[in-house]
Amino acid sequence: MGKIVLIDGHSILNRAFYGVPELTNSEGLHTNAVYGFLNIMFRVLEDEKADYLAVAFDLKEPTFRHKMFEAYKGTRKPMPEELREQVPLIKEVLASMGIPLLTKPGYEADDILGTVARRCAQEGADVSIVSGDRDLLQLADERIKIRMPRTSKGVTQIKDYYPEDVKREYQVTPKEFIDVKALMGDASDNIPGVPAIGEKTATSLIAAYGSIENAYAHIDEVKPPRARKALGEHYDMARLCKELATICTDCAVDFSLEEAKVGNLFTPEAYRHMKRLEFKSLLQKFGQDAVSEEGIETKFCLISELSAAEAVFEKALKGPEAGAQLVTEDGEVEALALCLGEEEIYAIPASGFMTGAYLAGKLEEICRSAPRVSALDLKAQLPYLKSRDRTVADGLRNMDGGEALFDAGVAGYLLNPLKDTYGYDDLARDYLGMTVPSRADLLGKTSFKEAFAAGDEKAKTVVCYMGYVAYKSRAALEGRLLKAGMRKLFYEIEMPVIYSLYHMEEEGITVRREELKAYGERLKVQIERLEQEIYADTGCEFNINSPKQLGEILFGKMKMPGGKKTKTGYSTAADVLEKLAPDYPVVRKILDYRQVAKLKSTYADGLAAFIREDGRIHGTFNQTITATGRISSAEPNLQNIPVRMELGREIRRLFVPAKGCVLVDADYSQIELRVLAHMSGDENLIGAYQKAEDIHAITASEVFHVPLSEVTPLLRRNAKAVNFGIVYGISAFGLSEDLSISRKEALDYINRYFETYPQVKKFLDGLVESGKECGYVETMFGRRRPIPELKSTNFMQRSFGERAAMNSPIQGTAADIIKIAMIRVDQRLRKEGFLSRLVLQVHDELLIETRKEELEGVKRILEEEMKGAVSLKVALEIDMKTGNSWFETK
DNA sequence: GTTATCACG
DNA sequence: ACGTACGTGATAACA
Repeated sequence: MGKIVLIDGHSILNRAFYGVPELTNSEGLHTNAVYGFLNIMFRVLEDEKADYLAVAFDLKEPTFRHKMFEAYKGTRKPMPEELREQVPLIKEVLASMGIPLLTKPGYEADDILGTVARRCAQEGADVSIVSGDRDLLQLADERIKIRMPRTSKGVTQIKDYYPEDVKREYQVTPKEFIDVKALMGDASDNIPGVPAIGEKTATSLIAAYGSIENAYAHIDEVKPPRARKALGEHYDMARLCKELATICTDCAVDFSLEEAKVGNLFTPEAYRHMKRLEFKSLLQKFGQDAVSEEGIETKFCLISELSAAEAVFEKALKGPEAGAQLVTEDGEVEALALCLGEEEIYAIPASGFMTGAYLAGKLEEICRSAPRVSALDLKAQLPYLKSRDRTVADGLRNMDGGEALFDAGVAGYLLNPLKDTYGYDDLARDYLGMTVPSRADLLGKTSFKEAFAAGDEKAKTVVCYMGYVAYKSRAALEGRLLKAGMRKLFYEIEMPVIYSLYHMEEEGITVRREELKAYGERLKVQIERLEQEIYADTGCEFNINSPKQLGEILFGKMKMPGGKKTKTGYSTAADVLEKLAPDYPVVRKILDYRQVAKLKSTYADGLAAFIREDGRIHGTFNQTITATGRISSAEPNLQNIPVRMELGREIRRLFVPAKGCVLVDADYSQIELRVLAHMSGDENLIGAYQKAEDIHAITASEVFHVPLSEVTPLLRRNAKAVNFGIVYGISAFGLSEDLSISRKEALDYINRYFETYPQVKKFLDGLVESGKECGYVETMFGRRRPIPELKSTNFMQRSFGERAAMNSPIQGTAADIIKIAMIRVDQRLRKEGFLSRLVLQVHDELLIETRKEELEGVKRILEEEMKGAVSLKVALEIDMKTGNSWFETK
């Protein structure tokens, strides 16, 4: 009859949950239990070579046996939310693999397993029951093996129990095991057991007498006396418990062996699940068959003839709609993806007469004239669309909310800013419900150039998917944006800002190469000096850059106080060392060393590598990274150039304007606090801004009840920290850490702050509350940030969610505002014929390389557009400075 | 690839 | 009791 594997669903899911470290997919869904379950399942299937497989689950209602003894209801812990959400997931996954789920109202999984196992064993099958629950051991017999997996540190070991194994480990037979459990009880199963009898006594009694009934029949011989007395008095209870503990092996369960036959587990539907859950290692078990069933791939068309391409272009220009994406690699055009409809999906590689420039030119025409064009990543292709017509690159087709061009990646970002990629495969999965192979799935690390040259079909497939998804996802994305109230945000802020970011990237900023090199050499001298001094002071040579070695020297060898903090050992972070510096001169040197080493590696050497032949650094401004709506900067990061410390700040002297220009830097003054004042509507805070300039001093005066003239620097500093804390989602702990005061004092500050600004408290509380309700919070402009952590049962995670709920609308609204200002400044400079250009955005700051003769005009534009980006209940103020380097503007 | 650290707003 | 400020990116060390 073959081999049959029966899995105790909840038990294994539970084991997996506690055995596999936390794991979530990019939607924030917890997936560790499902992952662990599947791994155990595949492992068992492989080593059993099973012919049949089924999984048993309890239903939610209290079971028959439990209902009988309601009074003894134990204190079963509620299932953590992180696990609960995985129960339906595993069921869906199993169903998608064609594995039968066995359930029966009124029965526990145990009973179902017992019944099916016995039935199959009687018919001659070899049965394996996979469970983490020891109760199941009572089912073990010659044909029924109980398999108990244990997962720890990611390694799963499975222990098998036949009757002799049970006997060896528990001194009783599987059948007797029931009586042992009945006597000792089991709180988690609501079995009270006999008082005063624990595991030891129960085992020895049953080992001696074989059953409760037989022990009772020989009650006079029972030892010890304590057990004799207990059994005598509670015999009925013991019998009852035995009934409770006995797994039913003849319930009316529907079980069809035929349905349990292990077929192809790797179905397209299962593949979709694995993809959604982001189980990369499990995906590898799936063959290519699962993927291609979408059918759409048969419509993909490779165009290599010029005449065919011309015909397609002609049609594209007429519209009504196209999906288009220029595929580039190392600054070279490799292909154009173009999709005009369900049946018109084209990959046009660059080759022969169809050069990259030709394809780019055609795309430019399409973007300029076609009614609606959708791309996956517009900013990435703008550099190739600048040859003849500025319309597209200047973003004019997207100004004033124009809807001609559409960036699907940016739309995906607005709809869920927590994901880390918005590739065509992600968009297809999330908005088209399609599982499509990613570029990495199809091509791995092979370049398009190589793949096309080798005539690899897969290159065509990838390119066509890009065009198809760009085309097809637009309707779904627009629908979702509209529903979420983000249509305006998308068309009036996010689409236009693409062009401003592109402009800054293209513009770049001049950095003086030679001086940067000289600066790096000065740092090198300092590093070497500090290095020698540190070696001398500590009495040994080690790698100061290694926190591990450093920690061992300081806290191990030199026995400095305050060791241990991180998982891996001692913390040597600056705040820890700062406390030791007054007592240990070497610690100061280490801090200095760290600072200088950082400046050299990240800034001196790091930046130098990015200076191009034009003498400028062209970084990348990312629009789809942050959870809050801010822009991020990379390769290199131009948003974290040193300014706070003197030595680091010097680097800014090397960021200079082009010939005939100066730099104008304008930054918002406390934009986040002003946003808070506006959004909360707190009259006192609004009033504070109307009164005077120094908001931190005013806060100090009001919170600490002293006249403004008597606010000491210390009081002001404290108030400033409180203001920061409020914006970050205040916690007494954080504030106390920051100010080096007690938690109690910090709490006192916070309470006083909220007494002074009661509407602020109301506002922040409201954010947390509505965040918990909707699962997201939003900015003034409707930008959403989902916060799944708010629903977590884990205190730490939930607290984090609460802080994020308070911070995101504030940080995000400020981000929205500067985006508006940026777009307007950029567009005005261009439309009004200025030669001056925006070159950097640093969250609340814009830097403009300004032609000297345009200085006044530029300053006026900055002033007008930054202050006037939005009208709040408190005025937006800016600080503006002009200089011959970024240093001078600070 | 992950961890610790540190630069910025 | 739990253990933390919000948002990023780059580097070096280490597994």
